[in-house]
Amino acid sequence: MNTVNLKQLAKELNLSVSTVSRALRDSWEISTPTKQRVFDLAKKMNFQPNPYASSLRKHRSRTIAVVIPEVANNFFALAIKGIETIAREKGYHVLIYLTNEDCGEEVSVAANLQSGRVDGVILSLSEQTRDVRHLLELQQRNVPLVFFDRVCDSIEAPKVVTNDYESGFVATEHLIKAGCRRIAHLTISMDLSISHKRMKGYTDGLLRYDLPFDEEMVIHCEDDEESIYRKIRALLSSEKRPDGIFASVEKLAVQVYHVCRELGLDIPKDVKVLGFSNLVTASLLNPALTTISQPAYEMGKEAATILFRRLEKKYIVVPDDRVILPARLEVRSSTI
Amino acid sequence: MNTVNLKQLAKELNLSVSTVSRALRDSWEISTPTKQRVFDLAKKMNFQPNPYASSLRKHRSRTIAVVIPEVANNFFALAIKGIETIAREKGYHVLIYLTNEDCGEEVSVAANLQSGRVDGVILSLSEQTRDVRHLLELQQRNVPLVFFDRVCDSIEAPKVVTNDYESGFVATEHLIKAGCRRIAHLTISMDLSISHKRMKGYTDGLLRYDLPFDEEMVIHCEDDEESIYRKIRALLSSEKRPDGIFASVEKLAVQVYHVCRELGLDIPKDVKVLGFSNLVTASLLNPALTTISQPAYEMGKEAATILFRRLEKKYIVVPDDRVILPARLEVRSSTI
DNA sequence: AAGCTGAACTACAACGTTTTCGTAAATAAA
DNA sequence: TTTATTTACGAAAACGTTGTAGTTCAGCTT
Repeated sequence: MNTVNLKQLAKELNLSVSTVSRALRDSWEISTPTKQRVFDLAKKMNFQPNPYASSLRKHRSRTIAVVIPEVANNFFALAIKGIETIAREKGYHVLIYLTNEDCGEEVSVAANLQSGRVDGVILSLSEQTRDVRHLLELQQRNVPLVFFDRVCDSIEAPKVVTNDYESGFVATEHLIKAGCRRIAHLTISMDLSISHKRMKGYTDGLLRYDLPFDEEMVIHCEDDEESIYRKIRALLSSEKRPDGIFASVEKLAVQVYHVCRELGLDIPKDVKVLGFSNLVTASLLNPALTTISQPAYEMGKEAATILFRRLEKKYIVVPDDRVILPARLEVRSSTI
Repeated sequence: MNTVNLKQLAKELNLSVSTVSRALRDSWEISTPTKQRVFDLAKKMNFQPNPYASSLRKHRSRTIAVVIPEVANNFFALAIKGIETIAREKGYHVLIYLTNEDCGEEVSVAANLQSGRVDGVILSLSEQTRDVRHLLELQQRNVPLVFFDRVCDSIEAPKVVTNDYESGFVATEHLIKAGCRRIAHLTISMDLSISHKRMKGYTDGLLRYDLPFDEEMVIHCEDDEESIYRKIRALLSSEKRPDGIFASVEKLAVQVYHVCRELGLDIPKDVKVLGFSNLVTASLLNPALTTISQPAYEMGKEAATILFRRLEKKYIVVPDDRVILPARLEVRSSTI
């Protein structure tokens, strides 16, 4: 592969390897004319220092890992963009690992990251993850960890989240004010803290407006697309059909649209729909979807900023600080 | 960071470092009982070999780079997913770099990748890229390169694309058969080979059905969202307004929807719309968008497969082979 | 003139693996 | 019995960079 190294530069310049190395790092120990000679030749030969030699020597890789459940999803895609932006600024490299919502894959990725390959990890839990020993082990190996969105409350680490409880409450309240009396809540894994919080916002919303909580109105959608579809279809075909739906993640809202279309249900007349979502096309849907949209890009940037602050040890980082960025309710025709 | 290494294992087991290394790699030179002892201790101490030491020694990093213009876009997100899937299978790691459609960033990424950091690169050109010297240099350094979607015809390297010419033709033909007589083509940078091909399909489609080609009906949208919006708005407000629109990329189709909504134009009555797109919500839009959808996931997988075939040198890879995966026309209400 | 200072460099070890080249002992072949 | 081969291991040299600890020599002090 690459073959121009310090030794070659040194030989060419009649200098020692150490001098060349130091010159390139602009050390004060090297005279200006020598530095210039070194710079010039390095440029001419297009010298790129071997990052692996450097990492080995310095015990720092200038590389971080981003571990997320999926990427074909606007939320995570924007978060990556935020992370990559900050990483680029700081001169770091970004490794990406997709768990596909599978805890087993998350475990194997975490095990692999114990090798010192990365200086830090930014992670969003997979839907299936219950046991978090693999993440604790990572911490024991002193690999700094920052969570975002799907955080793990039982681990002491910085977390970047949205105001999930409030958003759940606001969403429910909005549906109630729009006239809904029987609101279903579609949620993913109850092992995730964000699910709990959004759900608590939902139940508190009902409570606040004296609506009864009905167990049957909470649908857990943890499985494959097919069975999620069936569950939603069952819900919307039932006699006690809800008149409002609060979907805690984007894909569930999308499925609701598909089911309504198939059952000939009119949104918002028959059922009002609202969902957490970062769809760029939310306003173009038929009807336009009311969303709770999260500041995904900013969350990514924030998570990365916190991680780098820790890596560069410029500030003492509170080990458990939690940054809460507000999500926004965007009212559109699906709830009017 | 990580601190358990071969030396420690060796000392603990009263063996030499070389023996431990060999045992872990299951070498025939080591006796079975010794291997077992080594395996057991390695497992117990949760030994993870330092990847950088290994990379340095072996001149292979088991890491590839994916360089793409953006990620918040279903096409590229799915492609990444495909690439990551194959990379995982092969035990490779994936570095991600976003150029944000900026040629300068592409150049600086390419320069950085000359360091030997990666064993290979999968790349999709930025919209702005004209000069490709940075990629040629990468090849000169023997970094294997595979293009996908936005390929560079002037560089000899494997390419994974869709049948862009045919798709452009089919799209145009479909609009014509739907009754359009004045079809506009919205395109991005004319420096990209895919743009040319889609455009050629468009002009040949017009020719085939004896429709005149009108320069004014080709809108080049290479700038920021704001000015793209203005251009499309101008097009649709003009007296000689088209009755059909063929958008060569997703974001342009989305903008057309926004403009039509604002101008009170009815899709498909006033103007029919069709676009290259991988939107999951295409069928839920108002009206549902007719798309040419590319097999993004498969393209990612294919690009990765070709790259690994080359890296593992199992087969002699044709340096310039081109894999063409067909895109699909999905007819929906925006063109009926 | 001897000793000191500092500027500008060099030598060498280290980082953790892998690999090449040995070599001692055990076994097989002559 | 002697020689050849095999088995199972070890020593040491890489890989390319960086950090520590010198070294050299000019210029200065006393």
